[in-house]
This record gives sequence, structure tokens and C-alpha cells, in this order.
Amino acid sequence: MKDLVSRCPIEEVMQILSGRWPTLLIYYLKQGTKRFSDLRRDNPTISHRMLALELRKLEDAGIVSRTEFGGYPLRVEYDLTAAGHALVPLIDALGNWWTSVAAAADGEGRRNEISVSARAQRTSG
Amino acid sequence: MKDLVSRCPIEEVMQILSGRWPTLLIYYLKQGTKRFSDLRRDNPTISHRMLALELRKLEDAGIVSRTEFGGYPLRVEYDLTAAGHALVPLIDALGNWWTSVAAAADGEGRRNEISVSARAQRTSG
DNA sequence: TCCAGGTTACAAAAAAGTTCGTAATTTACT
DNA sequence: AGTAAATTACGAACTTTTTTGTAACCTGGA
Repeated sequence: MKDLVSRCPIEEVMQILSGRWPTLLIYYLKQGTKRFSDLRRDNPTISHRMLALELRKLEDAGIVSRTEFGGYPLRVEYDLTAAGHALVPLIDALGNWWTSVAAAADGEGRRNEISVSARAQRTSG
Repeated sequence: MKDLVSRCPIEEVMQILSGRWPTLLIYYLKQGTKRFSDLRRDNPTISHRMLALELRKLEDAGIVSRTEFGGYPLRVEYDLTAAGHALVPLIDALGNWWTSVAAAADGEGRRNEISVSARAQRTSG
């Protein structure tokens, strides 16, 4: 998703939030200040490089703040900015929406079984 | 973003909505019924393969419904489902959030200029 | 030599784009 | 009337682009 195809703010947000890591990092950061190594521990599947890259992206977007404390070993702290905190409920709303969609889909015996399992099958097949 | 790293609904939604196309297609579909070729015309930069793939993904997720009318040339209509329509305001909220973040960032002369231009520079460089 | 936090170069994987083929019917031309 | 090309919504194969991962290097003091 290199460039934007429109000047639409929605496309711009999605460019930032797309992918596995942004929402996950925001989720952990909303718990409070975290350091680089904390975030790696919280989420061992992200690579060192990806974490650095994603943090930088979120910082550029104004969602995360980075505070560097001099000295060695270098210490850096990450926090959500005010904008970042404002984003949290919006993301939660998406999660809730999906939860209700999945629940409803399980109820209605419909030809295309929705929910996680349906997509998992297709992906793994 | 092949597999999920958690069972978190947020990660699941993001797997569906990530990328350039899902929100864009939802945006066009909220205007009403569209056919495959309509969607291509609305958005000439998407390839027919991607369009087919994304529509299938949204259909599996229960966001889009696909109605096939027999005969040749085959005619197929796409619509947002009820769940899809419920999703629209949530996506809009993200867009509004970003708009306000960008506006605020322009105001505060801060060392990391946020907003579109900052990211555009980094991307193009 | 290790710490923490990062960057860089290179390689692997995944996603996206391109092209070709399919079907039955319609239109366009000779 | 007969042939060619367009239509429509894809699927499959192949190629290119983008993203992600791996591993190594860097800082400079204890």
C-alpha cells in the first residue's frame, strides 16, 4: 500500500493503522508508558526491526510520543499522545462491532458461514 | 499479515479492513447497489483481480452481499449488508479523528510535523 | 562483553498487478 | 447470413512490487 489513491482522510488513517502491529501496539501502550524492550516482551512475535519501524510510523502520525533519556544504556519511553488516547475508543468500537457481527453470523445458518473459522479455512486452504 | 497472533477481535477486524481497498469499496457501496464493473469504474486503480479478491473477503466477513443473476453476460450485484452499514459510521469516525489530529498538528509547531505531507515526504524519499 | 535502542544490508515471503482464458449473448460490419 | 469483437464477472498462472524477517553492526560506560 505504497501511495494513496485519494485525498480521503479515511484512506490516510487506514494507511497508518493497516497491518497487524499498529492496533496491537496501541493496545499495549494504552496501559501506560512502555519501553522498547517492554513492547517486545508484550508481543514476542514482532521482530525488532518491525517494532522500530511501526513505532516510528505511529510517532510520525502523532499517535505515539517518544521520550529519550540520555545515558547508557540508552533509555527510551513510549506513550500514547492525547490523539492516540482519543483513537482507542474508536478502535474498540471496531472490535465490538466485529464481535457482534460474528455472534449474529453464528446464529443465522447462512450459506457463507462468516466468523473467524470461515476465514481461517479459506486462508489455510 | 497471514495469520493472527491473538484471538483479539480488534486484530480480526484489522485483518479484514487493512489495506487500501476495503474501506474504499465500503465507501462506494454505501451509496447503494453496485456491479463489478461499476466498482471498477468508480475506482480505476484497482485491478480486477484485487477487486474480486477484496469483494470475496468482504463477503466472507459478512460486510458485503453478492447477488448473482443468471444468464449471459453474467450479472452480479454487490451491496452492503446490515453489518456493513453499521460499520460505516465507525470508519467515518476514524476519518474524522484523523482530520482533527492533522488539524491540531498543523497548529502546534512541533518537531515532528505530522499530517499528510510529513508522511508523504518520508514515503517518497 | 553486555546493556538498550536502533540502523543497515540482504533474503524470504506476501501482496498486488498483468495477462490469458472462459461462458453465452449482443452489436457491428461485410 | 457469417465472422469478428465486445460484454461481464471472474479463475489461474505468471511477474513485479512491497513488506517483513534475519542477522550483523553501532553507541559508550560499567
